[in-house]
Amino acid sequence: MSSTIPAPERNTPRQPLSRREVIDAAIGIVDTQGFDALSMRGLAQELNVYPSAIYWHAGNKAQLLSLVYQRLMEDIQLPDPETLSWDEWILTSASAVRTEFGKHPDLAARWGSQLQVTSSGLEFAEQVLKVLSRGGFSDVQLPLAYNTVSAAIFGWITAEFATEPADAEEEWRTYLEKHVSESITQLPTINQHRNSLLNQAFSLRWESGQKAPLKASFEFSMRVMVEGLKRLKV
Amino acid sequence: MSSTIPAPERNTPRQPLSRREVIDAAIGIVDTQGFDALSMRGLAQELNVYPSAIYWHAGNKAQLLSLVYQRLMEDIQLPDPETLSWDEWILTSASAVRTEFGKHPDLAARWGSQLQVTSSGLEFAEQVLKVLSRGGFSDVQLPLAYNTVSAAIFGWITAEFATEPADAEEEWRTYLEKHVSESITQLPTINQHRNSLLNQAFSLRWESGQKAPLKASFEFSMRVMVEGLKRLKV
DNA sequence: ACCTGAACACCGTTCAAGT
DNA sequence: ACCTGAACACCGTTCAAGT
Repeated sequence: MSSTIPAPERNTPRQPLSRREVIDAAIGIVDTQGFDALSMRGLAQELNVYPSAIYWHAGNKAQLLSLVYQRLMEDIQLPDPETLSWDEWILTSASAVRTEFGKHPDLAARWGSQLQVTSSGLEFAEQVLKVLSRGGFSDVQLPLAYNTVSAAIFGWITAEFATEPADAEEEWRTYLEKHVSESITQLPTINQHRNSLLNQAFSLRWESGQKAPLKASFEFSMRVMVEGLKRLKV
Repeated sequence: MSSTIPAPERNTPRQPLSRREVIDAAIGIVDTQGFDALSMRGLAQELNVYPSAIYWHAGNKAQLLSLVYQRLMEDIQLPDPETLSWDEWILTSASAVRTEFGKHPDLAARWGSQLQVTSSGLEFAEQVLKVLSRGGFSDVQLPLAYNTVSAAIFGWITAEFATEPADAEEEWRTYLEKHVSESITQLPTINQHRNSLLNQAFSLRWESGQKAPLKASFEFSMRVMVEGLKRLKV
């Protein structure tokens, strides 16, 4: 009856923590509890280690976030450049990026704040530049076109998945809905198109893209970008 | 010799704090010390009050940030819709937004994370919608075109001013520069156009738009958007 | 190499109490 | 109405020390 078998302190008799485990756990926390819920201490607890163990594997919090975004970039499945025309390739790629980041809306919403030179970012750039170059953009236009494509895709996603404050209770949400509905009676154009705008247009939404996707607008926006590029290509 | 005049604890024999003062001080801290340096406690100290005084005027930190972004939106000087064609109005407005947010790059970089229905946001939307409507966009296209314009402008700015990590020392910067320069030797298209891409294209920059503006790309990007809209307008 | 254990210097937020 | 003063429950990060 005496306890001969000591209870294991951890569910798995763990082998050393890996950087990958740390990154995955961080993504998991953001996805389930929100961006603001990610803390080095909470992450350590989740992994049954002391906080300083995290620092050993992933540097500090800023570097950890950089690694997280690298991971997401790596998971994006870009289409084959050989089988598509440049404009079709861009449209397909844009959808692929949106699909991947749509799985992690709280991270997508903060993509903007990340300016980091990463290997996965460089490979994405190489791909886009190659396709545009083959598409016939001149040497002077190439950087301009590339920046346009990048900003159009990632800028859109940042905006679409921008998150409501985490502490927004149901009460607050219904208040917002009411507030918008009332304010716009003073704004004739909005009011006239209220049915097609409410909760479906920027500044007029009370839910993020996670709950109220803007798929039609996204596709229109990407087509606008591609058609504009065609027209300005020299 | 005895001190008869008590030293004032504050430089001004202050009248009550105003919400506006709090917001202005918050913007000041972000502009001078960076986004991460903004804390409710630091802000309180700057204003010579206890932290709880801030809460009285501006709610919590999330609400304070919302107020900050409202303030920036209000400061944007949009052109007169009567004197310009719809496409010129959009190009001029886009530049106005970029100019205003360029004064506060650390806030611009985090614009994306803000999803809040605000009165200044609604007014911006009304203006854009009015111009597009007069421009001849159909009822079904109006929300799509509006979302496209909004995301193109604000998404771009978020990306352009995305900030490097605050703790980036000079050493780190030169390391990045070297790292990029070396990595791209394996990436033929990037390598071929390295002179026009390095520090001037997304994912290939080691400085934010504050230090290395992307003005030419911004203007090209906005023209692409406008030309695309013209082409898809029905 | 990988992690423990503890410490330091901070945070955001709440709340009773003052004036 | 506007703020003080103090408390609570957290943070990120560092560093010596262990194995």
